[in-house]
Amino acid sequence: MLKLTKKADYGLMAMKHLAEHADEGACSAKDVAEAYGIPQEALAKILQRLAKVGLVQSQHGINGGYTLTRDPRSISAFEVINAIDGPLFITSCVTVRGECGQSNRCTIREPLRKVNESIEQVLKNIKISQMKEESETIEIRKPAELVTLV
Amino acid sequence: MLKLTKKADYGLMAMKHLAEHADEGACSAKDVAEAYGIPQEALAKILQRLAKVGLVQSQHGINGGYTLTRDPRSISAFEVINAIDGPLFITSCVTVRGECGQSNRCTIREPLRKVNESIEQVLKNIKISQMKEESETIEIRKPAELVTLV
DNA sequence: ACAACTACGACTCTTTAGGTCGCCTTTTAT
DNA sequence: ATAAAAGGCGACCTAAAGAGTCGTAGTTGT
Repeated sequence: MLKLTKKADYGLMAMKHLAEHADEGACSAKDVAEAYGIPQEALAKILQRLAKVGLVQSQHGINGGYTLTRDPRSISAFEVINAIDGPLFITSCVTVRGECGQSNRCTIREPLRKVNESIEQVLKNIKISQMKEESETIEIRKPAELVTLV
Repeated sequence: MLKLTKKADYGLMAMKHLAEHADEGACSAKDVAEAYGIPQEALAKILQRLAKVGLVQSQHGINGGYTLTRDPRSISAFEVINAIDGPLFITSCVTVRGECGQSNRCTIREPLRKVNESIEQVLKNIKISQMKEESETIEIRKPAELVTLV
């Protein structure tokens, strides 16, 4: 149903949390998990993935935890989602390794690929720093012109 | 991973097929299934859903099958997907019946809702008649302006 | 060196997408 | 009238992915 996984949700929440608490040093997975009612170990695994791709830095030991490695204004939602859920494809036809299973007769691949690109662009243009609860901070402009006939 | 279900894929393929063969009378589920290598019974169920919401009309008996009820230029990909997969939500936070399970402390709901609306608009602006294999027929315009800061 | 705390990775459980099967109803060609 | 061809509906099965849990290894402060 075209939805993000909970993991991606959690990841975005965690990234936002880290961005907001950057001046207070590292945040442990436990801290973040308790703040939002997320299962602690589940969140830890997500943060580990984010650490693996270099979006956050991990610190062992007492008072350890995670910190952002970059300015939250430069981190897009796409990066986070991609790190957690892997490359996203709107259609099951287009896979990582190439082609459509439907006897290569699938005729909707190309249009949907365009849609996919469009969605990626939307996600790439939303930065962690922009994610606030107030709806006014993000404005979607000219949606009607998004996809047009040539 | 933010992908459409195969059912939705199949549905779009079938709709496109019906649009292209509109002048030849009704197409049976079997015809369409064989044309693209889709399991026949699976496709039949999908076509039944499309018939239920009025996107296609069914005809029993010999030489029966399905026909589009409207001009393919007026049918959007969104309608088809919505009929098959139900309402789509990018985030698992936002459900049909309302609220976020994470103790209502989920802070990314609103920004993601905006993304969701944007995706819906993209899908609403793609019509069945536009779905051709050639990539030139659909142009994504100004993706960089999709989501902007206020 | 020890204890407290954290990250890390393997594993299990649950959900759901995807597909199959069977039986019924409707229509129509003969 | 009848048989064949098509849709209609529901139950069921399977397999994959999502979500969460448990145990282990690694750091750090004292």
